[in-house]
Amino acid sequence: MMTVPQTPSEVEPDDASLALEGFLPYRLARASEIISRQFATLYRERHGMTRPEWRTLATIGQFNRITATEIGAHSSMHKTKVSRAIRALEERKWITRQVDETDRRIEHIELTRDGSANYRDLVTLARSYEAKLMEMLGQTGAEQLMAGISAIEKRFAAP
Amino acid sequence: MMTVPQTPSEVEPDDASLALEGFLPYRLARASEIISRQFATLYRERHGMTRPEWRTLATIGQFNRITATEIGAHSSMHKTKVSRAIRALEERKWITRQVDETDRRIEHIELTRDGSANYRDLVTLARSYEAKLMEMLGQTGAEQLMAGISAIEKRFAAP
DNA sequence: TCACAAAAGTTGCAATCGTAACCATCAAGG
DNA sequence: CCTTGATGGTTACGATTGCAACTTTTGTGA
Repeated sequence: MMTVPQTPSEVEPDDASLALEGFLPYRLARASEIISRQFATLYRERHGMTRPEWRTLATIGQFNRITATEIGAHSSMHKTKVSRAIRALEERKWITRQVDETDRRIEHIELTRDGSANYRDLVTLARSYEAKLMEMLGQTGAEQLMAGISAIEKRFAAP
Repeated sequence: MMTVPQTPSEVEPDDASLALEGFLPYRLARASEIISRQFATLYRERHGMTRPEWRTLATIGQFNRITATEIGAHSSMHKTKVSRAIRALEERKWITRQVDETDRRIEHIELTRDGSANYRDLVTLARSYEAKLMEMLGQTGAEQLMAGISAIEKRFAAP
């Protein structure tokens, strides 16, 4: 049987091997994976949405009127992912596009009445999940996690 | 031009919309993505390895002798991912398999001399990346991040 | 005004992934 | 034994992804 150390500093006694479970990038990826999956289960069961669709909808709802490129920048998604998510949302009739009058390369995207209602519903879902999550992590744990993430965000502005 | 808010802490003013950049699951996913990509670039450029292959190799090297199922459990990867990674490592002649004598469903996996050398090299790479990362995050930032991740690990034992 | 580079968005294609089905083997019970 | 269920590992297949190439439109400088 083997113990699973929690802090990488106390791990890796010898020099020849590395404990994966103590390796920060792995731990971070794993934690993110757990949380993302949990939350994804919620909006997938509720609305059959994918992760890119959720992010896209969240961004459109946040800005009311926005272009595809801006969505990508704001939600850290590649052009193609955004493009496909937008098409999916359009097929659900949750959004509409309007070609810009002065620059016809650009499309302005807005929520339909239907999309707006679903967006509000998803916001509620997101808030309640976040609250539950923070409660599980505890005041201290949640604050430490957010501070740690902030440190990453601060150092790595543009991925 | 587009504005991308960077400080999530002072976000979410109203109730009707949600600031994606302040939403914990999103922030966590984004942070993890940044770090994972950075580190992946290193071992991909150095050895042309994929993420599943890196994780698999790291696990084998950590335990010396291990089965595919155990690799999956220890590195949070699905059976199929492990199976494919093992095959890839075997084709590189970095590992060998030995069918268990008493239970012929099981295969024991070990590093070859070549695999062992590359493993040690990758361990060095991993350690130096982790050190650089922690330095960038600062003593406090790194500690907070690890404590936050620990909180998640503690609540969600088995994903 | 014309050629050329850059930007917005889409599409084709190859690689990766996850689910489910599958094969082989073993353990337990009748 | 012989069936049945579980386990270790692989494969088939459809879905998702990322990259590069593409179309359309705009800006710019000769």
